[in-house]
Amino acid sequence: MPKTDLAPVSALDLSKTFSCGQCFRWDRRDDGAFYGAAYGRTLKLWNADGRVFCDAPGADLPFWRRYFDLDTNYAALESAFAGPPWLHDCMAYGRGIRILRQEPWETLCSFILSQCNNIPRIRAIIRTLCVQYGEKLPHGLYSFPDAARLAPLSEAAFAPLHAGYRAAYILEAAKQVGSGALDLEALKSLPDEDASAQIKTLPGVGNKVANCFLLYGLHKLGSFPVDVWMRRALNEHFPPDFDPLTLGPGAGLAQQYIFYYEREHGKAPKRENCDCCDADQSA
DNA sequence: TTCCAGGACCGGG
DNA sequence: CCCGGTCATGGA
Repeated sequence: MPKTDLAPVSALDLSKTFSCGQCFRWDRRDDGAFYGAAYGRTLKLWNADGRVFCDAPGADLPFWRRYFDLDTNYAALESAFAGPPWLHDCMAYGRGIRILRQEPWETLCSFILSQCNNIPRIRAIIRTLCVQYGEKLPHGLYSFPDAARLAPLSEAAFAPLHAGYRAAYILEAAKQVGSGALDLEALKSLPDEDASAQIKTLPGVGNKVANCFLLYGLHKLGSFPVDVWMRRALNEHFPPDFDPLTLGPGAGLAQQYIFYYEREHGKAPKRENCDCCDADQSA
C-alpha cells in the first residue's frame, strides 16, 4: 500500500474537515484512519509526524489535492472577513477545515435529504443508498449511485431508506439530471444567482439547499447557507441588518467556521454524535 | 407526548 | 412579504 504525503496537518485537519457538516460519507474507523470515496476513487488518510498521509499512488496526488482544495489561498479569503471579534474566534477554532470539491450530484442529493433531518440520520440514509445502488469499491466502500441509476426507481424502492417525503424529490432530480435535461456541471460556469435559480427549479430545493449545493457541489465559495444553527449564530453575534455577502468571495468559508463552532460549542438544543465526529484525534 | 432535526411549499392575510 | 400548517421519520 502506497504511503503518500498529502499536506501538513496545519493546512488540512481531517477531523474538522469531515465533521464540519459539509459531507456525510467520510468515516474514521477503529484504526484511527479516515476512509472515503469520490469520483469512483477511494482514499485512506491518517496523520503522522505533523503530516497527512494517504494511500493514493503518487499519480493520483493532483486529483486529491484538488478534491481537498489545497491550492486555494484561504488566508486571502479570510483577510476580507469583516465581522465581530467572535467571528475570528470561529476562524481560529476551525482553521484547517478545507471546503471539499465534492461530486455535484452526490452533493445535491445529500442536501435534499438533509432538510428537516438530523446529521446521523442523513448519513444513515446516504449510506444505505450507496450500498443499495452504488458500485462496490476497495476498502469496503461504495460509490454514490449516479442519477441515471436512480431515475428508473419507484418510490416503493426507496421505502427501505426511510427518507420520507424527500424520496420523491430525489427521484424527480434523478430524472432531470439523468436524462440530461439539467446539466449540473454546466452550472459551474454560471454566475451564482443563475446557478441558484436553475437548481431551485427542482422540487425540494429552496434557498438553503441551493446554497449548500453551490458551496459544496459547485465550489462557489461566496455562497452562504443559513440553517437553524446559522440563524441562531447570526441573531446572537451579528447586527440585525448584517449582510453575509459583505464577507466577500470567501463568505462560504466564514459560514463553515461559524457552523462548525456553533455545532461544537452551541449547546442550543442538544449535542449529538456521529462516527466521524469524536474529536480526540491524536497526531 | 411533545419537540427537534443543516427546509420546502402552499395557502391566506 | 410574512405567517402557519403540512410533509415523513426517528431519537431524546
